[in-house]
Amino acid sequence: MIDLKVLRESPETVRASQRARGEDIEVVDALLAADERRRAAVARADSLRGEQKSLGKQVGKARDGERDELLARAKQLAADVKAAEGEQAVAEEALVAAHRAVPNVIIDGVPAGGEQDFAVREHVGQPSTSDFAPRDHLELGTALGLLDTERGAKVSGSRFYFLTGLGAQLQLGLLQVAVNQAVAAGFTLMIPPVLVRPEIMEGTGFLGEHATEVYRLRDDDLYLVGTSEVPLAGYHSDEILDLSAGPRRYAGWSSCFRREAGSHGKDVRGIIRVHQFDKVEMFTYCRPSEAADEHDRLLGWEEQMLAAVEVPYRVIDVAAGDLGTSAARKFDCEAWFPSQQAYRELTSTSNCTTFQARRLNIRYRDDDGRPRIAATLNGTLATTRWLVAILENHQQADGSVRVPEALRPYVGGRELLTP
RNA sequence: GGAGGAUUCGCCUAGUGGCCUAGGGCGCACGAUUGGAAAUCGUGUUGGGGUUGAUAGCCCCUCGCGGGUUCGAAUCCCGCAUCCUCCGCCA
Repeated sequence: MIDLKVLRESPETVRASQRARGEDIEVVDALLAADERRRAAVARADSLRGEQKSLGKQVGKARDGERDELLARAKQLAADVKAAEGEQAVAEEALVAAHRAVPNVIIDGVPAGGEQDFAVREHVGQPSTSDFAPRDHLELGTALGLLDTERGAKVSGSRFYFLTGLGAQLQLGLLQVAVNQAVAAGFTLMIPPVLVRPEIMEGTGFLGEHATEVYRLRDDDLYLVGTSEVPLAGYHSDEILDLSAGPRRYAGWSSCFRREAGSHGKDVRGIIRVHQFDKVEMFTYCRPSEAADEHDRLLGWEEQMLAAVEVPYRVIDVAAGDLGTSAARKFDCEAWFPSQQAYRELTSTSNCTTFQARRLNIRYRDDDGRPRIAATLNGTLATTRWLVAILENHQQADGSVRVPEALRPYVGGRELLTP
């Protein structure tokens, strides 16, 4: 939810953000009106309640003669209060609905437009110019005995897979490298629950436009998380944090579950787009004033991981229309996929400013001692999809795969994976 | 799955329809006292919302959450959540 004070003071900022996202501007004025209505309703109910309160006290002290008259007035007032409170409840509900309809206000500098309108910040590394036709990760991985998608489909359906033998070891190694790096950087490692309550899923903003992406357990009223961002954001919900020592950083290790509804036919080969994968995710709580710097740091840690697996990539500043509800800015690192001759997302770091924290009621105590809404950010350190980039970029002409140095300890010291 | 108990201002606790504008203790903060400290004394100490130029003042809400009864609810009634104990079931 956006800050209503910002909205009241400069509605034009919010309208400009909506324009850049290519979204409806009407919702901004609807929100302004709903805010106005709610405040009027609250003021009315408050003053009636105040009257009722003082009258109620007089009834208690009244002598018999006055009592009946006072009681009659109090009864009328009680009815008035009830009506005013009803109106207040209606106005509040309408405000929440209007509030939810407005996505986060983008940060200055975010490129306007849709998926294609990203700005490239930098390129790192060179796509290899080998003289053989690159195999794709499925062919490589299957031949090397690292993964098995056929049996994944037999057991669980399409977009499921087994990581087998050294493939499983390679993933564990990758995630372990990410964990080690995060812990060295001061993150607290967390293994979170992957089933969460509706209000937590709602609070992180995933039940809006992404609702069809989320697995839901109807019998238990729980949701399977698509990323550990969800439980990590919920971790401090309804709390007032001490952020005086700087940002609080958590690294979440979890399996992630996504329905991938509406992506039929996209990335159906291999393990690029799957229903279940593993991930190490960074999550930061900080003061809003620190959020932009923290965003750069998260990007830096992602790039450090990408350097460790030695794949070429580019960094993009994602366009406003492709940001999602909660993010005010998002940087993606896209690795080169030789089989596709294209850059594909490996990491994504979002600055959600106070948007997510406002919904989840996550605050911190400011220098003046008053509670303020915190900022939240998240970013990817490693996922199953990274195996795709590793296999494809490090493949040799004979179908073997060179193991990046950082991962060798996790595959028995092997420099090369061979059939 | 069944039975019982609990949930009050950071912590402990008092409170069975109007005197609760929620009392006391601990902790914490500030001040007094002191050469400095301990002890002691004093003051303050949940959070949200509205009004406002204001982090002043005033007003409303907040006793786990949501309803209800009543002129009036921490207190009575109903539902829910969480925690604890015991029984059963599963491992």
